[in-house]
Amino acid sequence: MAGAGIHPYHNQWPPAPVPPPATATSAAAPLPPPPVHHPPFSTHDEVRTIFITGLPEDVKERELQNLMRWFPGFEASQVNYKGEKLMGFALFSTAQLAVAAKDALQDMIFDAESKSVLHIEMAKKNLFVKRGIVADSNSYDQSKRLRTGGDYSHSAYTTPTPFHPPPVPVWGPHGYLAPTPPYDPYGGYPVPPVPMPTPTPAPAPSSYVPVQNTKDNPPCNTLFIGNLGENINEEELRGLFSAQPGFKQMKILRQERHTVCFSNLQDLNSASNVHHSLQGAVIPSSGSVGMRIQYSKNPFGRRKDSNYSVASPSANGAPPALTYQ
DNA sequence: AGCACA
Repeated sequence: MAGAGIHPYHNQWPPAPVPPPATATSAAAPLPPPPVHHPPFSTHDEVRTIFITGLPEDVKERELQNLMRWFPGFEASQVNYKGEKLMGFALFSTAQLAVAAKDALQDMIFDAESKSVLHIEMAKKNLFVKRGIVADSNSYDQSKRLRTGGDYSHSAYTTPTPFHPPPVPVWGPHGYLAPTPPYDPYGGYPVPPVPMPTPTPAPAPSSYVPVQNTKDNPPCNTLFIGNLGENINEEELRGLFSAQPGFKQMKILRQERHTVCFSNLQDLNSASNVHHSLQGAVIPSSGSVGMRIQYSKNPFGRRKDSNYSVASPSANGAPPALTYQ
C-alpha cells in the first residue's frame, strides 16, 4: 500500500545548493569562476553592471539575456520597460568583464529591421539581484523582471566546446552587420550566437523556488496552479503538465492580473504526485517565480453547485449522504 | 491571492 509512491520527479528543491550531476569535466584546466550564484555581499563594491539603450521597443528580456549570456562573467540581465525609453541592464562578475562586454556590444546593430543600434554605458549602480527576482536599487517595480544566468551557463564559455563559437570576436568592433545583409549575419560561423530554444517542451522545470503554500484544499484529482507570472507561455505550461504521469487535461485561464491553470489528472494519486513534484517549479516564461500548486476547490467532474447532496448516485457505492446544506 | 469546465 503506501510507501511505494515512487515517482520519477522526486523534486523537493534542495534547500542547499546541491552539486550538479558532474558531467565528466576534468577540473584540470583553470576554469573561469562560476557565473551564477553570486552572493549579494560582494567584497568589491565596484560597478560591474552595464547600462544598455537602443533596444527595440518589442525586445524581450529573453532576447537580451540570450545575447548577454555569451559574454564571460555574465550573471543577470534585466529590461526596464517603465520609462519612456527602454533600458537594459546586465550584471557581470567583475567590472573588467563588464567593460569587455560593453566594448564588444558598443554600437552593435541589435535589430537590423528596426534599425536598433545599441549604446552601452557603465551603469550608475549595480543591478540588485535578489534570489532570482530583482529590483534596481532605485525602485522596485513589477514591470521589471530579471533573468539570471541560470543553468545554461555551463555550456557557454566555461567549456570550450568545438561547436560553440567564441562569442566576443563575432560581433567585433562596431557593426559587424553590413547595412542590411539578408543572409547569415554571423559571417562564417556555422552556429548563431543564440542557440535555438529547444522546440520540444522540456518537461523539466528549469529550477525550483520555495513556495509557502499557506492553505490547501482537500486532495482531489485536479490541481489549481497559480503564481505563474505575467508572461507565462501557455505552450510551455501545457508541455510541462501534459508530460506528467496520469495527466488527463488542463485548462489555462487568463485573468486580468493573474493567469491560473487547472490540471486534471486521472486519479488522486497522480494529482498528489504532481502537486508535490512541481510545487515551486519555475519555467522560463514564468520569469523567476515559482508556481504555486493547490488542489482545486472544484475538482473536475464534480459540479460546483449541488442542491441536494452528491448529485451522482452512480456506481461508487456511496449512499446518498444526508446533508442539509 | 487569483478556482473553470462539465
